[in-house]
Amino acid sequence: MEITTVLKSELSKYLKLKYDIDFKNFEIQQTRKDFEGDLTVVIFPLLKYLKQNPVNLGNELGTFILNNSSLFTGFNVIQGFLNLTVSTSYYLDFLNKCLNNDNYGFHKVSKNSPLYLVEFSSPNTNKPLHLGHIRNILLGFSISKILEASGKRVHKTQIINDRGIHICKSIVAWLKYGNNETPTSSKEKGDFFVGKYYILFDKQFKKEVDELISKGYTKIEAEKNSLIFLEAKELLKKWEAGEEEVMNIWRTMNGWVYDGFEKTYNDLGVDFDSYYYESETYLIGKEIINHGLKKEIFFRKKDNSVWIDLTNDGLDEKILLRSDGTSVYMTQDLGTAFIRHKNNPDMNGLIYTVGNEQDYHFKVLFKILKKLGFDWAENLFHLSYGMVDLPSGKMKSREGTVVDADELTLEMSSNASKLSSELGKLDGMTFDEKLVLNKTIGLGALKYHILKVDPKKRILFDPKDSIDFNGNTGPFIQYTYARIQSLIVKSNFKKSTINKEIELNDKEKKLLKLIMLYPNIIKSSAENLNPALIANYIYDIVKTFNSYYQSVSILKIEDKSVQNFRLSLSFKIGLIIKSSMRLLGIEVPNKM
RNA sequence: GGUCGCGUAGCUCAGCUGGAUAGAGCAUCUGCCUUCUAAGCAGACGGUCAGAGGUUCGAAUCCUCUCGCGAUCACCA
Repeated sequence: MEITTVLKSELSKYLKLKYDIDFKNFEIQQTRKDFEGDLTVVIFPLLKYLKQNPVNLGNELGTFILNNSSLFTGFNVIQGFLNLTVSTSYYLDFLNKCLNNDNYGFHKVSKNSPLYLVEFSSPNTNKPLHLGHIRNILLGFSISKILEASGKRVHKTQIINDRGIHICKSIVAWLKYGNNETPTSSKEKGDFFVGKYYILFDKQFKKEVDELISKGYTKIEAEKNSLIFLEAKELLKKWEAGEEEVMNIWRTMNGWVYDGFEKTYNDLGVDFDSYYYESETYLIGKEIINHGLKKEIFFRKKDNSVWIDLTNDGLDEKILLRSDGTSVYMTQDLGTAFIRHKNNPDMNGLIYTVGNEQDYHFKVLFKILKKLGFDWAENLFHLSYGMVDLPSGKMKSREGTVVDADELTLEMSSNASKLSSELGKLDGMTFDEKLVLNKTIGLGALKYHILKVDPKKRILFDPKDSIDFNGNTGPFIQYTYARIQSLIVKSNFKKSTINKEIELNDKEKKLLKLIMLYPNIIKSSAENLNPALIANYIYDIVKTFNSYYQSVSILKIEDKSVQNFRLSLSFKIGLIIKSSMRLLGIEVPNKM
């Protein structure tokens, strides 16, 4: 059992016996470094029940604990704080135990574990992924890993926006100007290839609009009457009618985009268990609307559009179906949620990784599903995150102010490569080894940079200031891991039990206390859907370890039991670094 | 205007359900490679936790108001 639990229950027992009060919410924290002791019990909350001097009460409790528990070897009281010293043997026992438990901190996942769906990425199929998607993807993937670590079955999924006018625009442009060109023939990545035609459409569209305006049209009229725009609309109608020829081109072009996305996901080291497509779910959404109309949860306006009135819930009226009967965003999301539950009836939770500009949308979506009477609607969560802004403002693909995902990952690797070779780290490596290492470090820097900040905060990303490799960064953590591995190899370390009582210094105690926290951090990270907790925790460990590592000698030390202890501690920290980084989707190299 | 989020060192960020003197990194300056990897370590400098009230033994943390920034309130997705 955990030491704080033992401490709490001992103290409760004592208070019950002596004063006949039930008190369980002890505030127990790590003792601050300027005071003697390891764990601190805050006495103040007790004063409400016991009108006593906090120092006297602290001394009384301290004496009791010392006499009744072998876990503690000393105490002192300062103001209302009872500082207890934990016995060294407790720390050593703990280290021995967790050395023999490779999955320390991780829960096992079995077929009976609760199932969680995590949705992330969810792109449009008319352009390549950019930095905003990267934050989304990294968050979603990391949360999936963290949920797994906390004992949940996880199913990673996405909803692909594969229908609508934007796809038709790319198709029209390709039909007009493509000359049957394909990504293979032009040697382009599929998503860039299709994105190229999307931009081409936009160019032509603007040109036509300008021409019409010069002929005396207003801007709105011009946009409605542009030939190429009318062609796109016509194509959308044909698509909705299911015309075979259009469907075939649509499928082919989307296929190209998916190939491109797959490559990007691969580069980022992420994957999915299922894909949902709006072209398949929007019809289900319409059925749900009909169902809701029958149950009079929704209502129809004179112009035939369908709405829900949420003003009693502090929200607005929301449109669910246009007057021409076509579906809106909400319609599709209702359908998608429904089909997901149908396909995963045992689902305990569904997490949507979507930017915070859609906070309102999800509030409404969840509310509607609840009103429709779906009991599973209670288990929907919106993992909302802040935008990634550039110094120039918001990223807009049409204006070319985007940081492209592929370019960025490539640039990170090349920066890593430059730095590594300057430092002479690549000497003696084969070409392939260098390639893998540069990618690992470059991606590590990028991923950590994004995941270490609280999801709900927005990130200002300046492409000019390249991402750091020193300080609180992915590479620093990777570097520490690599050093530990090299230490372990050089020492021929083999796990064995530490028997002898050793005097521990402050940093060793701090490290052991940090390790003890590990399971709590994973739990709280999973509960709050926040990878930043893990990132900052592992940085804290690494920082402490580095300082420790450089202040003690390990290999040259004479006393074998002390050496064994220090190696064991280093080894364990290596394992924790590795598993924490895995939870962030970051690889760690054995050498760097 | 309504609603939601954010505001901590020059910059980027930690600070878990209120606890002791608010912590890191970057930048600037000073030391440390004949000792297991210097992408490192030790130290200096840097703060009215946006502001004002309140709650209490105790507030960066909880409540109210004000200011600043952002998002959202579309028959866009």
